[in-house]
Amino acid sequence: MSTSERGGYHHGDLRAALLSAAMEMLEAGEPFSLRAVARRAGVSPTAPYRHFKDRDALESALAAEGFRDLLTDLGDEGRPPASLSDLAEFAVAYVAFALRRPALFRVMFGKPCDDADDERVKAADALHQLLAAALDRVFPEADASALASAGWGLAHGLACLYLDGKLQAASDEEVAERVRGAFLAIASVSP
Amino acid sequence: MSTSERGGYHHGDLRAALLSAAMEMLEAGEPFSLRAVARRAGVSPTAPYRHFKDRDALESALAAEGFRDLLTDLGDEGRPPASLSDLAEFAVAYVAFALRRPALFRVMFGKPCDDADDERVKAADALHQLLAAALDRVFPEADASALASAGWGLAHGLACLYLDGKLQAASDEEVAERVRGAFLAIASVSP
DNA sequence: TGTACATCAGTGAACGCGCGTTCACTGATGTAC
DNA sequence: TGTACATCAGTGAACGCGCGTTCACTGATGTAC
Repeated sequence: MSTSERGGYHHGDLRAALLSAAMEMLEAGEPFSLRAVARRAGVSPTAPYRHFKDRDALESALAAEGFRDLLTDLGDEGRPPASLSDLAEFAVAYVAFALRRPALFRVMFGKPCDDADDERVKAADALHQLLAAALDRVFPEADASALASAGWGLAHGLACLYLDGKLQAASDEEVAERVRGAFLAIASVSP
Repeated sequence: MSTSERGGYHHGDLRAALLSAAMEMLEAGEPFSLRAVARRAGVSPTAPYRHFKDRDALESALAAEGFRDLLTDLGDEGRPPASLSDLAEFAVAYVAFALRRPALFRVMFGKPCDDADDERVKAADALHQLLAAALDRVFPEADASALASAGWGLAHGLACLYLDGKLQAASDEEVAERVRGAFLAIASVSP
């Protein structure tokens, strides 16, 4: 989409267009760069600088969007989880998200986010709180914080290991089955 | 170290020198590239091609070395783990490794390894088996495979989350304490 | 309602960078006779 | 023991690449009077 095809010098909502172009590229597994995103949005290489301070800012916005999407995915599961197996479905959904949108998942988690003001940090915090609330509801008597870390860690670890091919499964269904299995196996052993 | 400083045209054991140069760079947090590694080893940019097919081959060798080191770290823990809290120490050691050598950890896990012949794949398998054996020893009656995935997933997930700043702690000791806590919290809840 | 002007949101050329990889080469080493 | 020669392990110049970012710019838009 060049200037003339677009029908005007001004774009309208380039910020959103850049974000969705970038998201499409991540989803298509294409390498991500400011220039490539601009190219895809049909705009000069420097146009994005009107909307994002630098490459990192775009990436950060993308990650934040990813966190919101992930949160939605988890929220759509059986509403307030009431049992251990409801929690297992959280893990299943989490891993499914990672496998469905691997490049986005890497952008969300692949690098330290030290910026305290980062939109991304807030989104990640929201995720953590959702998990903590869920675990607290199911196991009110336990140490919610430790348990939330454990649950998140488990889901996240499995996601990474499947994503990176360290654990393998033939299909998405099999992955789901194994994630469930891993989650429930823990509960079956008691000290 | 240039040719003259080295005292000869031939290096002696350039392969090993490249690997250790690369490892030092990873540990120092410097960006990793074939050229940079060659530079650090005091050798021309093309010399590495005598020993590694391409950049990926070097990276793969590095990752394999990392897996062996990690295995050693875990092996040095309380020998054959006999209890749940021994297993928790595995997780603690795993996360400590990741935090101590973050760039190496990323090389080991950051990308899919699909090459079946890869040295790296073998090393990762060895790790998986160590974990499975350990879990089987402690919980002989359980589904060892599912449990091993769970244990690995949990340790790995916590490692990633701390590494990427999604979970935070003030010091290495606090990280260890929280990892232990997460691991043991799970065991304290029974369905 | 028309016009002057400030501001906004793009352009496009150019910069310097480090990268992976190729190529033809040459100095050093080892081996067969 | 000496010498001819093959092979090995380096060199260094060069390639093309895409990147992030800067700069001075210009076309479009909106607002005040």
